[in-house]
Amino acid sequence: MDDDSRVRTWAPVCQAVAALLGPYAEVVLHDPGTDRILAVWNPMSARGPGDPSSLGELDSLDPTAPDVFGPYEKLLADGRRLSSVSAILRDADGRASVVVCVNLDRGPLEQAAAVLSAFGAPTVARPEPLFEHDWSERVQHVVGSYVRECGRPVERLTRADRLAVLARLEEAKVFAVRRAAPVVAGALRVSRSTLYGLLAELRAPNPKDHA
Amino acid sequence: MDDDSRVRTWAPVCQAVAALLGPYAEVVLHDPGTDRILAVWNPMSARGPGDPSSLGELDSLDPTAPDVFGPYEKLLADGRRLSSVSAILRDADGRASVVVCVNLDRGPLEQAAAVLSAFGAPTVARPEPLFEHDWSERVQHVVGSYVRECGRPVERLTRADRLAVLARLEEAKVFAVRRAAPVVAGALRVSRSTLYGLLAELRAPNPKDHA
DNA sequence: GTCCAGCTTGGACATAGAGTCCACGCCATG
DNA sequence: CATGGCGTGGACTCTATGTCCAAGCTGGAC
Repeated sequence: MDDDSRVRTWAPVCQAVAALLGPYAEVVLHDPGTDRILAVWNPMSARGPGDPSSLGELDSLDPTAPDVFGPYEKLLADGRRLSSVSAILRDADGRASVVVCVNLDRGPLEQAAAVLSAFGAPTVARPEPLFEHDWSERVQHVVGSYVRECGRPVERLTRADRLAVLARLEEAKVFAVRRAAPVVAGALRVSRSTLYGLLAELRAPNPKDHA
Repeated sequence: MDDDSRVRTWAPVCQAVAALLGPYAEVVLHDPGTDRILAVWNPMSARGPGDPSSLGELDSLDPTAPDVFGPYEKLLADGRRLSSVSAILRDADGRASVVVCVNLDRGPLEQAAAVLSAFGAPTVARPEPLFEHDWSERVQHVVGSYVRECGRPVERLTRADRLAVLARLEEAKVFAVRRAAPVVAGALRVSRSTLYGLLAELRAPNPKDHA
């Protein structure tokens, strides 16, 4: 992997940054073309060269976007919070050559900060910020909005209508929650079988299932 | 003033504490009888021996009250926040002899904590209002916040810790989504079996199910 | 050191829910 | 009346859920 000329070009600076930030930061070189990892210094996860970058969201082709992103927050599987910066590195012709990403583990810093601010601190209670609403209500809402849009009651919806509603629900990842299928089927006034039929038709990338 | 026998008795420990906590803590000896200051080490305000204690609120005569108060928060005239502990020191007969009060200036500590947690911090907040876009990230967020709160890495969480995290996840209806259990178990660094064990314990209203 | 109690774990197991399949019934249209 | 498309119930498979247990591990008491 190190024989990639781009790696040879950028390795020194990556190595330097990795060395500076000690064991709490990793430096990753991505290939924006194949969307795979070229090299990693100080790896914090098990990723290595050749693994997928999973970094497709930053659009290295958009000429209006800046070349440096962040710092933004990322979450590791074990809950560690990372501060990350990404930069698009270009060759002499201005083409995106590699994407470098520096991930700094904020855990130790925040841990130290917690120790400091907890030092001699009065025992305090913690506020509760997070909550989640009823998902079935959201289903009813989606169906209801569509019915209101086309002015047809639920029982008179056409097949295409139901497909459209299903697309919205699918988009909202409704079927990732348990017991969702029967509820949706009921809300759409169709049987469970039909629901799965529609879903299959919706998810089929190829409508031409001839032979 | 130093000829007071009580001051002679307690001075060494007061001086030692004052020396340990450096310039950011003062130690005050109060006379509960006259409600006046007997001596001050490392004074942070202009108070001195003979000044009124203005500390009448802690009832050194109530035998049911504990002898050690705090840490509680106090505010100085200039706005500095103090963490304070007070202790009633008794003579051989059990009578309240003096009240010692340690006032720790939390300003520098909180300042340092702010510096640490600002290090490499994201300049822009992560967009939060995602509904179901990534529920597993929400799991990681909950776990991560807890880890940050108690300053312990995930692997070293105690059983009670995991129960607390599970309570939050349960509250957030996380287990209503499919495939949540294995993900949570992984995030908590616990086997699926243990996960269900903890959950059962959490949902059991009556832990005393003996005979 | 030993012992013990509680915790964790992997795996076996039972069951519910998810998703598939199919034969039948119900309309439309020709 | 025949036909073809669609919806339906029901049976089926398979994945995921949740329970249970025997064995291993850990930490504290002794």
